[in-house]
Amino acid sequence: MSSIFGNKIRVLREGKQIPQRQLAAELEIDTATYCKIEKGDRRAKREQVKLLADLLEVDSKELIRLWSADKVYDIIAKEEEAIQILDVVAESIVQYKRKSAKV
Amino acid sequence: MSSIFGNKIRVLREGKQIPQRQLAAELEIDTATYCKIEKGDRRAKREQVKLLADLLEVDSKELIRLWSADKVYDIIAKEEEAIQILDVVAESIVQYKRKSAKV
DNA sequence: CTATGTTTGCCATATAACGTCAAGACGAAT
DNA sequence: ATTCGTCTTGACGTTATATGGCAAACATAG
Repeated sequence: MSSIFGNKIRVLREGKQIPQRQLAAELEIDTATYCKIEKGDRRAKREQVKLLADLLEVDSKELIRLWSADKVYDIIAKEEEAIQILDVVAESIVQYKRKSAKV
Repeated sequence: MSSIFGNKIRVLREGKQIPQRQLAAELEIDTATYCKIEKGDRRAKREQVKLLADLLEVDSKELIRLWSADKVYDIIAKEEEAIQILDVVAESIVQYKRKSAKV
């Protein structure tokens, strides 16, 4: 039960020598909850991800990327054709963007 | 509110000239629910997808792929960096497979 | 042993997804 | 215009899942 996002913020936090307690306080959540987020058995809210990016001084886009990736991973990891699924998604996103571009 | 999966099964069903009512009966759900699945505002259960593949005589893997893709799409479509997220996921899946392969 | 930091299990609650019913809409046939 | 079969929609209660906090356990350093 680990997550890309959780591992990332843990590394960042440890690099900065900040205790979980402190970040938890900033996010206004219990340290237990924060701990679970790092361990990957709770998911941070989108807003909290942004906040964490600020606190840990990293690009929020990067964290959002990892955070989203975890969610996607949970869905497809159990499927045989995980990679092919990503292809389908990529294709439909491209198509969507084409439409938007035409406007 | 449309979905890749829903559109697909609708096309297949119409191709076979089967009424929703009939498929709904096979899936043991209300026609309203079935209708929503086709329209993409309810999600079929994994088991139902397999059943539908049988009934519509298509490869279940294909339907599972589309069905999963919808779920993934919902998560990342709203994100700016949708495609990059897929890259992160793909990477972590590859890594996972490497580990499995070593065993 | 104590203090600080981290982790876990459990529970109450909030949030989201589900399925059905009832009513409405649409089209074709009469 | 009415009827029939099919499809669609909204509202509602139900069920499933996710979330947050508490309290206690665990770990490590001093």
